[in-house]
Amino acid sequence: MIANPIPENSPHSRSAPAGRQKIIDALKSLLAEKEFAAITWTDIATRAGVNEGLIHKYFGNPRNLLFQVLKDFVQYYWERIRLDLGGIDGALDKLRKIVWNLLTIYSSEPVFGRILLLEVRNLPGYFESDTYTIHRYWARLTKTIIEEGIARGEIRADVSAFDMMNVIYGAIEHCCLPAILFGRPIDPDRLTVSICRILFEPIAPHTDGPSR
Amino acid sequence: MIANPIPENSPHSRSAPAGRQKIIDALKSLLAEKEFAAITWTDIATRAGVNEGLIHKYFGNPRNLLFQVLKDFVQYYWERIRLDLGGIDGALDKLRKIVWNLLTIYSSEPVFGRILLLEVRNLPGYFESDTYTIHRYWARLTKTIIEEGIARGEIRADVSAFDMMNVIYGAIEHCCLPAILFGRPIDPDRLTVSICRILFEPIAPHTDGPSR
Amino acid sequence: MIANPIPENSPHSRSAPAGRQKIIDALKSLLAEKEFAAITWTDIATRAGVNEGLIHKYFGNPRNLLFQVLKDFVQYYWERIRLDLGGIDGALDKLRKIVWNLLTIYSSEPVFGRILLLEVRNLPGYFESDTYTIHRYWARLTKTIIEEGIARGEIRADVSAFDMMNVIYGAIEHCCLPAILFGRPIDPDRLTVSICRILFEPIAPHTDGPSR
Amino acid sequence: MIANPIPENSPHSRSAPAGRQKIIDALKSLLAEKEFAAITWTDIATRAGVNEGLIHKYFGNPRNLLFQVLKDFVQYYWERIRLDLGGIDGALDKLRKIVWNLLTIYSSEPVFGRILLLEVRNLPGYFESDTYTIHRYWARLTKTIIEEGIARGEIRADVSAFDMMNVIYGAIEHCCLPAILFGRPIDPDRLTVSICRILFEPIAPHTDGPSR
DNA sequence: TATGAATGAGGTTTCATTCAT
DNA sequence: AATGAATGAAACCTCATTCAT
Repeated sequence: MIANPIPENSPHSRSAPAGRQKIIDALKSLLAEKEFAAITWTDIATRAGVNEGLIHKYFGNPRNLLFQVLKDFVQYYWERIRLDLGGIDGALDKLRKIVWNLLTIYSSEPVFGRILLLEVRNLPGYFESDTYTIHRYWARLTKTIIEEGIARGEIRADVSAFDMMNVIYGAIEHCCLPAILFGRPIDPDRLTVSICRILFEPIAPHTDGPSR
Repeated sequence: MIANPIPENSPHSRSAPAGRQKIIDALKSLLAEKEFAAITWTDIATRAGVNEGLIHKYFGNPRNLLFQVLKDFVQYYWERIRLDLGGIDGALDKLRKIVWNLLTIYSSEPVFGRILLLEVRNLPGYFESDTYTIHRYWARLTKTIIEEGIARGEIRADVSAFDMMNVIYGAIEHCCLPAILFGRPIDPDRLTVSICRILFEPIAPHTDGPSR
Repeated sequence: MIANPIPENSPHSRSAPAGRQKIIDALKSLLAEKEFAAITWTDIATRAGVNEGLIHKYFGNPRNLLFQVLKDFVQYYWERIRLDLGGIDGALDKLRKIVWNLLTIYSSEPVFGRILLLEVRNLPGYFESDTYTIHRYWARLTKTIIEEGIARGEIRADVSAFDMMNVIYGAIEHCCLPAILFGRPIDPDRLTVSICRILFEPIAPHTDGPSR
Repeated sequence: MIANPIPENSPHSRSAPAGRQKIIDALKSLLAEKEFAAITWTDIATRAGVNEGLIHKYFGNPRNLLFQVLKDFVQYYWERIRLDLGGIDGALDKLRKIVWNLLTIYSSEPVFGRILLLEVRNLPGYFESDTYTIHRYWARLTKTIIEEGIARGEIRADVSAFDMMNVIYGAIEHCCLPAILFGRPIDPDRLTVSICRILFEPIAPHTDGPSR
């Protein structure tokens, strides 16, 4: 029996069992040191100063624990980005904002970056997890913005919104991954300009003027 | 241009012992069925009809075996792409050719695609493996082509060749990954057009004409 | 005759705490779904909507809980059978009535049948439990009936009452067990006739007439 | 991967791995001391002087090990009984022989008796095991003998062969079980006479003579 | 070159049980 | 009377690895 599946931060969750939070913190702390696949029940329990059985009780297994941690993380940023898009009008400007936001996240949270870009996709059950659901909302929102841009004549109509969304996320991820892997810093401002120039402006020089 | 990085290893690979090849084939066959992380020595030995100790003798551990298999695969296609670029002149046309080639590989070899895009990057030692070395040559070749394009005025000078290389690979990979994961087919011809339009042409409609 | 062996236990069982009864009901409900050995404290507590510690408090362990449930069950039917034998005179008719009663019980309560015929006999402590005590009274009653039958000349004197009692119960149980295990229905009326014919009448055909 | 599933005593089984036999012997020895359900991997491995992994390799788990041991046991006696029936002509005499044989087995092998009559029927997978298959052959043979007896006029035609078979086995088992459980000796000769008198002869006294 | 046999070691999982509130 | 939180302990199971032949 696993307690509290997706408790959705119940309003008065009576301070949430101490052990539960200790376990979550222990995992976060361990993830900064080694890859998830190498983390054992014993590692987590020891770090949390808690019995292994408690992990089972609250999360069933470390995978679910990870999914829970990731969900909290991703959900938080998803909200932030949605708010951040308010008041921006042009589709390209919105996309630019998304690019900058994601680069900033990966820049300031390289550990989560490594897990999200690399490790979690291998885990059985990921594509049924809440984390992936939120990821899909992200993708869908992006695609919608592109489609609106096309509808409003800001983006040429012969572009596939789906492909463009993939290109954008691929660009972001592939620009961050090596930096994350090798511990190099990411400069979100510079990278945003660079990526958007490549994606949004004509590649050829000497046109009479850039597209914006 | 860049020379073939990894020397054809085994000088006497003609006399390759039967068991060694059987082990390699067994791994390939197993990879089509389940992810590498879930494959055990016993699995491989059983499938190969060989004793487990033999894997240990020849490869030390299954990771090295995988790296060997991947190296053979990647090296083969690396050669093919290098040959394929011969006679193409424009930088953009070369890049387009690379995009098409990679899409075609992922389309026809989804199993290897899954491993290269997803699984192998998690394995300890990957970034010291021959496979990654070849991967880096690939990236460097691409970057060189971009730089040549800039030098020859085909690509605007305010673009970072490094970033552009990452954007291209990110685009390719992110367009293929979902298809590979969920077993959907990839249409290399269509995708090449779509990706290159997004990357190489102005995003805005109504310009007097596309850049090429 | 034989007196009711087990006194109605709880003097104040009217004020039986709610949790206690919920636990009992939970076990009954679970037994319909899986074998006793596979039922855990957590299962019971969850089903009862009660804390695990409460089982411990009331019953010490699930075995005692099971014994309690079985005792209630067995005691109820024991009373019914005793009443049912009233007014029947011949020993063979009494035995026939017992056979029919037991077949009827197993037919209508296959879950308890499974537990009594199969599972409970494996449990440590069963042969010291009230349930087994009642079972022995049952056996003793049966043996007494047979002995009376012998004394009254209804049953031949060279038959061991003890063995005959065992044969009767063995016959009943072995006829029911496969049905219970494989979920087939039991026809008490037909089976009573069949079993009693085999046990009470001569096996050979063509005798001048059946024995009664 | 479990080695050697039902190896059917391969002709030149190269002396069968020492460890395998040690494991089998260890289980047999332990079964004399406690019930199967209480025997752990560690118990068996320790007693056998062998690593626990070896149990997994050869049998998968202790249940399969038990089924293997039981199968060998049951198969041996099944063969003996089949041979023993040779040359006996009358159906009732054949049945009497079966009764005596089974009683003798339970008498001389009370440990196996306890397991076969009590424990094994609870184990998941038993009804798919080889042991149960052999058990069914036994039952079928018995039923066939009864049917032949009916066809040849030795057994009255209004008797259900299926029920009679069940009555016979029930009688045997229920006469042995208490003795096995409480460690009392079984007298096969006396019990055979007693059971067959009850089953085959008229229950009422004063008939002109027993049925045979 | 290749195998069968065997092992050490540790991860994973499940439970019954306790205790403060 | 009842609960939530937590634990200790052990069973189960799997693997990589070794070694004599």
